[in-house]
Amino acid sequence: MNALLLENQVCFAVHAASRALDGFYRRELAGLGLTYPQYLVMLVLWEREPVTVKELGVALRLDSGTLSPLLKRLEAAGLVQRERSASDERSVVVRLTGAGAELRQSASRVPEHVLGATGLRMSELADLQRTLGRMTQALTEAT
Amino acid sequence: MNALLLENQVCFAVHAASRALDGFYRRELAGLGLTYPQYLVMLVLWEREPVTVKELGVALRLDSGTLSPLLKRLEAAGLVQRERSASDERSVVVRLTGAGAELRQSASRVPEHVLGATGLRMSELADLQRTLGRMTQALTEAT
DNA sequence: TACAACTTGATTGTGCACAATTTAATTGCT
DNA sequence: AGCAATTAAATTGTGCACAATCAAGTTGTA
Repeated sequence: MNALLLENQVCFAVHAASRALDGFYRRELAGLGLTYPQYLVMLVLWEREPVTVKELGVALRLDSGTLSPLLKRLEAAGLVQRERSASDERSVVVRLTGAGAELRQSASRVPEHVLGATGLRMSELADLQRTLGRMTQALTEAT
Repeated sequence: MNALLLENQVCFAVHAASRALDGFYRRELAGLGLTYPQYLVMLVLWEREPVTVKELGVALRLDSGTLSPLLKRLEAAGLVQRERSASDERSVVVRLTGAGAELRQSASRVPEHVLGATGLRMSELADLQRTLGRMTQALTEAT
């Protein structure tokens, strides 16, 4: 009984936290014209580029049903460029445009803002990340 | 540097955990014909009923743009019934149908399955819940 | 009482997420 | 070499989430 209530509270807490985070990023990134998932894609690109859609999917654990339209929107916004790989015509390679690369500067303040807005200490954040990581792993492997 | 990387890791961890949880619930609830958000609504109804759309929104922190179509789907599935309140015609009251009430039995095993699948100890879950709750609160209040 | 302000819910539009299917290209096997 | 199996993306369909807007009902107040 206690356990069952707790289950619902924990699951709801994860769900609610995810939405609250999403909402904060929405306000934070509005000026850049990015959504949170788009920001995640840009983070990967700012780190290593070019990158295939497949690689983006592995890094962010998203499939092409999510990435294809998202990348189309980033392309329409002039931030990335897509082209089929010359060496393997099945793959699509994603590159930053000049504007996409420049956006990195404007985005550089975002992490500290978010970090501050969580109201958590560094040690708590590290703990949180570790626990959530284990849970995600376990849930993914569970039948 | 370290902090900024941690920000992205923590935020991604929350996001990924939420999706992993959602995926597990999807498999777990498929037999009942419910999605996770629909299950949350049913939990509220199984606990106290009837309930207005407004009250559901406060409990789950969802607005009518999300709840209206969701409740329509639950109604189409024959699990709930909606009608305008007699005392205040602005409100819509949601009730369980017989089938909706009976579904509670079939759903009673879900919490323990999920709890087991997280792979976390009770104390860790309690911790997790507390930390996420504080973070959600802080993010909601942040500008 | 009459009207303005507010409340409740529905609608519209945008975007994320995922399952299932489709198409095209590549690889492996005989 | 030729064909089956595999792989990469895109597409289609369903559902959640939220912002913005709208319609209808209620409340407060002049």
